[in-house]
Amino acid sequence: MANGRSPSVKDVAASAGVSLGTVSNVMNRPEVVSPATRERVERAMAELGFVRNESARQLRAGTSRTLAYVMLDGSNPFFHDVAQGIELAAEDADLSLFICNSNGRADREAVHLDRLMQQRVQGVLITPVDPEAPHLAEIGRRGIPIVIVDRVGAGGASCSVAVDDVLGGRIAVEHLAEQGHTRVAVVGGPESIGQVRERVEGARQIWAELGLPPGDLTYLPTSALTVAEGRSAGERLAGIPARRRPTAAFCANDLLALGLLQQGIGAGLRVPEDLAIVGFDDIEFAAAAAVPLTSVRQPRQELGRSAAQLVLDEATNPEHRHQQLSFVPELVARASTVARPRPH
Amino acid sequence: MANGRSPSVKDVAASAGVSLGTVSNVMNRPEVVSPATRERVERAMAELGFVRNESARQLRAGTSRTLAYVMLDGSNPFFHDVAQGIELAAEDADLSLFICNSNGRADREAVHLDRLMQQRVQGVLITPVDPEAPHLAEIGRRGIPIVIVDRVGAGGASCSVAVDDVLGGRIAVEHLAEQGHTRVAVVGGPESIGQVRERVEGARQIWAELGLPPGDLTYLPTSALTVAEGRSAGERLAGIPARRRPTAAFCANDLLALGLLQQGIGAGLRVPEDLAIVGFDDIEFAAAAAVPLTSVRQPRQELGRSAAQLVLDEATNPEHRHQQLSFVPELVARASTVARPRPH
DNA sequence: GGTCGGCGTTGAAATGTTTCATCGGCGTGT
DNA sequence: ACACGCCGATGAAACATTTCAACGCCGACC
Repeated sequence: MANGRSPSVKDVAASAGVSLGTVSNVMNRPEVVSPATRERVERAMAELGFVRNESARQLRAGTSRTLAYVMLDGSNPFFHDVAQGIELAAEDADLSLFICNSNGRADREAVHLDRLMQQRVQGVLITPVDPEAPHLAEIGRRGIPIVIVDRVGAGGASCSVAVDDVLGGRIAVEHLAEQGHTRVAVVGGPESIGQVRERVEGARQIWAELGLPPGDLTYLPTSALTVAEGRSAGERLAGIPARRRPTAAFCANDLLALGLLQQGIGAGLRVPEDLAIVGFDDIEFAAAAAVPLTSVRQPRQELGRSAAQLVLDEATNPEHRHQQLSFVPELVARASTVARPRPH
Repeated sequence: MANGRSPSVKDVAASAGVSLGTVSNVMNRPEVVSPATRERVERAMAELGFVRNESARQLRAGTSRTLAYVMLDGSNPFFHDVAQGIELAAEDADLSLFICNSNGRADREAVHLDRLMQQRVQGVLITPVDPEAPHLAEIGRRGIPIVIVDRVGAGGASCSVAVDDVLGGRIAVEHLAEQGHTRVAVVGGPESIGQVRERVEGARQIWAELGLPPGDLTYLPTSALTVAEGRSAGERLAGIPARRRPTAAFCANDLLALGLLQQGIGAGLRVPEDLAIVGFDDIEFAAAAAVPLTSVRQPRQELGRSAAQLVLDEATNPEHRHQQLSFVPELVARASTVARPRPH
């Protein structure tokens, strides 16, 4: 039965007593083949357990049926939500999605991109380590559609989908100021990450515009956007003398915020009374924290979905124009900044 | 410059003044070609920006350079940790990893598997909706190595890697009993998920063995393993009259536990004094919860890594024997069950 | 000086699918 | 009765790579 290799179109053709062109027609344009033979062919396929060889199809067609998403940090649920959005769009277009993870390392990213080029994927979506990196431009030069996700690309040379991170930083800190905080910590890093730079920048902007003294906005740098780094930042925060210590913190993402929250509560702080916290991204775990986290929401799935649509447009529409989509972030206020009436 | 299609081996051969067989040799067995010509070919490749066409390679070679992981629930970080483990092993073997997500739906799973067969992937790792489903056996029958992850396959027909879920349920509830709890809730569902069935089963087993009355082990069914369902279970728990209400809960996974924890704290319960909670999986967010969560740890990455090794063995080793790997889960006790001395 | 062996290179075959020009047969209209 | 047109099926070419038997050349050995 199993003679080792799987049956090919030729085998099906022989078994059904037709030419192999006809078998191909049954698969690709069933309407041109008469119902009788079509059924005969289909039966033969089922009998032999025929499975179309995608490499051969792709070789001849010159184009694959896959998109790829290279994400920046697989341990951050935010990127999985983005990926989910992409997947939905890919599904609609009947494409497969290849998910890679650079883990923030440029060399891994380059390896992935190289492989994807070899696979001749239809398009690449990427949240890059560095949007200016030469291997990104390389992809575009090869004629493979590429869309930068959650960053804006270099000089409009490609499409991109992002939220306005500066604005996000502004609304976060503005919210804290509205709650009456006059000493605020900004937690985030490393500064090599563009998103971090811009969110911090937004915080500084609005702080200045509100006329608050720059010295009262404390920057606490971190070496990564992780829960552990959030905890560590919390310890540093606790080390500041009480009278100068910030009463609120804006974290560059939710993982940091969760770590900070955990450390604070563990140290006996009341949140938000002793320390108010704002995160960024609004991942699902933000709302699920024991003190639900106020966060700057990014439309995570929508980000992915529209990025996928852009890449598909570039792949199929000859008069495609590159565009930079920018979504507006939105503050979701929860208990970590807004004290609720306490049950007394 | 860009004449539309990317350069092929033939173009490189012409440019370097050698035959196309030689170019292939430069790529696949550099040692047989003389250093001089090799360098000439390599220069030509770089000049033309040659990128090997993977479909053609694959068509001729008959085998691809990719593994695939079909995960059960993309919104559960547990599976991403498993995927990470697989990715590490794949990287070592110089393979790409295709990540798919069935989202718990058998039809999506079947679609993914079909596509993967078309791609002639080297092997499939899967956490199936139903390990008995016919489309799983189909893969194996085609000669594609397949490994069941986090479940045991049907009748030893394929390799599998899992933890002993029954044992996990036992140690969780045993731990609660040791803490002096005599009324315990078991939270989880739907029962169509095998992991849930076994964890609950383990809980019941140990409860009986400890000689505790079956009526004091309350089963709270949920419709999914999500944070939201955990909250909802918390509300139902709160609705039980205080004198019969369980003082501890064992949740079938950490997402449920986090939801339950959040709901409990929001309702003013002290954890663990009023309600102790044990989760399952020990995802990173478990330790990061405001009250760090006691959980039954699965070796997440290790699960993925060894599954990948099994699939590779099946793919390359002719005398491969199917095996069912079973890891031992381990209780990680944290503050959600063990009260720490309170700062007074 | 002729033969042998080995190294480096060659060219053709093979992989499985799609596409497209072509062909055969049949019905219709004149 | 003949030509025309149409529908359905055919078979060969093309896609880019790998593999392998064969070949030419050179030095060494007898």
